[in-house]
Amino acid sequence: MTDFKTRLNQMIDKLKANQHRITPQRMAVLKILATSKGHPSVEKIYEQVKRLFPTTSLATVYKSVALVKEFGEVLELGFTDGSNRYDGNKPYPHPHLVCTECRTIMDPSLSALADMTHELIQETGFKITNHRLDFFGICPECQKK
Amino acid sequence: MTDFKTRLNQMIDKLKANQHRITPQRMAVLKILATSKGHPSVEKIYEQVKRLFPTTSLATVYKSVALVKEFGEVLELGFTDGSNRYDGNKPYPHPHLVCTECRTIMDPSLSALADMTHELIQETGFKITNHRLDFFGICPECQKK
DNA sequence: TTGATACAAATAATCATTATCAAATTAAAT
DNA sequence: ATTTAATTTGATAATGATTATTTGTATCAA
Repeated sequence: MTDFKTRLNQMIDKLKANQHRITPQRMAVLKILATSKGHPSVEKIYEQVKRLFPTTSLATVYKSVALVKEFGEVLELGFTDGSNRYDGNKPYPHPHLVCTECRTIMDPSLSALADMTHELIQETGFKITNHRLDFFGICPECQKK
Repeated sequence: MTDFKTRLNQMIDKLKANQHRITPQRMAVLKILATSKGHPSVEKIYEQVKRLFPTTSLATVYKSVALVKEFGEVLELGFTDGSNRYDGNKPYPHPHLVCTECRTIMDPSLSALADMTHELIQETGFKITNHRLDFFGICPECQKK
C-alpha cells in the first residue's frame, strides 16, 4: 500500500473509532491532508475541495481540519502573521524550514534535536510534552532572483 | 549602569534616531518591556501603564509595542492560541521553555542550537534570517500539584 | 511662543476563526 | 429497503485580537 493511503486509512480509522462519520466532503479534506507535501492552508484545502464539491462551505473545511487535529492526525503550524498551515503526513512535532519569499515549507532532518530536548529536561526538571522549531530564511531558488 | 537602564536607553535612542518622540505613555511601555523578565502580553502591559496613566488607550500600547518591534528592540512571541508575548530584554531569537499550566516562560540556554543552524545551512543552501524554538511542558512547581 | 508634526484616545473596521441552527445526510436498526 | 436518531452540512452571524481612522492634544525645534 502506498504511504499516503496508510495515512489516509489511519485518519479514517481514528474518526470512525470515535463515532465520527466519513462524509464525501470530509473524505476530500482527509485526502488532501494525507497527500499534500506542501503544508497547505485552510484556504488552499478549501479551494481543492470545492473543485469536487462546489457547494462546500469554508466552515466545513475548518471543522474537518479541527476534527483530525483533535485526534492528533494532523500537525497545525500557526504563524505570527496569522497564517495557519497543516501537515497531515507527519502529524507529530518536527522542525520546519520556511522560505519567507515564496512561503514554501520544508522538513529538514535535524537529529541533534532529540539530544537537546534531553539536555533541557536534565537542566530544568520540566516534563516536556511538545515543541516547535522553525527556521526562516531564503531558499536557494529565491536567492537567485 | 544597571542592565535594564542600558536596554531602556538603547530603545529610546533607537526611537529618537528615527524621529519618534518619547511620550510619557510610550516611556512607560518601554520601561515595562525593558524591565519585565516574565514575557508580558499586551494586556499585561496595558494594565501596568494604566496605573500610571489611567486614560491610556489599549491602541496606544499596541502602537508603542509595534514601534519598538519595528526597530528590532523587542522580540514578539506569537502562539497558536492567539496569545502574543513580548521580550524586551533579549530582542533577538532565542529558545523558550513554556509551562502550559501556569504560562510561565523561561529562557533556557541551549548552545547546541548554533551548530544545528550551521548544519542546516550546509545541507539546504538556505540563507537563514530568523528562527523560533519553543519547548512546551510542565514546570517542576506545577508537577507537584 | 509658535508652528509643524507626531501622538493619544476613542472608536470603528478588519479578518481569520468559531458558533449557531435549520435542513440534509449518514450509519445502524428494523 | 425503510425507518430512525444523531451527526453533518451550508449559510450566516458572532467573536476577539489587532489595526485603521479621526480629531483633538502634546511635543520639539527654531
